[in-house]
Amino acid sequence: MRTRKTHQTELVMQVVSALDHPTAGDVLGAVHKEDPAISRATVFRVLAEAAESGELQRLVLAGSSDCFDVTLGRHAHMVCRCCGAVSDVEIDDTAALKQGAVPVQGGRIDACHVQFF
Amino acid sequence: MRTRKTHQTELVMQVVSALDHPTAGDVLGAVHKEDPAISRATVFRVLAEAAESGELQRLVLAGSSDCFDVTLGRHAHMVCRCCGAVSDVEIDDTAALKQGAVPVQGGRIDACHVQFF
DNA sequence: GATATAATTAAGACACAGTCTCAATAAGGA
DNA sequence: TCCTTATTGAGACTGTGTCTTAATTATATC
Repeated sequence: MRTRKTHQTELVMQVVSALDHPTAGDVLGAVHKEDPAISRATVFRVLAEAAESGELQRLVLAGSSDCFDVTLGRHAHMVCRCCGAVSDVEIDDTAALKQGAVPVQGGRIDACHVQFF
Repeated sequence: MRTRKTHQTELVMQVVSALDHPTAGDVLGAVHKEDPAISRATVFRVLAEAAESGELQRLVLAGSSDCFDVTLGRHAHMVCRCCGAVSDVEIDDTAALKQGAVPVQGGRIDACHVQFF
């Protein structure tokens, strides 16, 4: 957990909330517009730690780089086929889907990720 | 489309069908056991072209590198939380899920990918 | 306000997956 | 066998993410 408040961390968090589902690269770009001296490693580290502590949600998507988002209620995401933009999708409970899923080679299902295009 | 039959392509395709959901790296490893002279670029290229032409299916998964598989009927995949192994899961039709999905920022949903862990 | 200390940073090396270029090789038709 | 050109091998290159290390700096304490 982060114990000191720094210029760098404040700026990264501010930029993430201002953007919509930014990737680490997007955040880096926006941060550099404000302060080009902030390093790539710092941006990635702050994002990773914020995701770790639950301040942010890291979205691990198929075919896209990880995006970050302020944590919200349960929802899925859709990825634009043209530009790769990520946006929110409200979905029904996936319990039924999970229920009807049969692992062919065995194993226990523990989570279900749904992603739209 | 591939017009000439080569040692390299034959070996790559043979290895893919022998393995279960191999990544490109897995295929490269297995190919190198047979013939270490085959280059990385060739393995990646052959896999990409086979996926392109429909001979193989490329599985683009969240949080894993792409896997390759002989094309089968409709099914989803599960990724082991411990070792990352990918295996098949039979699922019910996802039409209902797609039906109930509401894009919050607009847009039209065209495909739905489901992945289990 | 000055000082000490330990958390945080900048810079860049590293890792990995995947793509691309281009000269050299070799498949297969003539 | 010879020619043409598809295919290959080698390695450069890109993008995303992590790790290391010395230098900096936020904050508690004096």
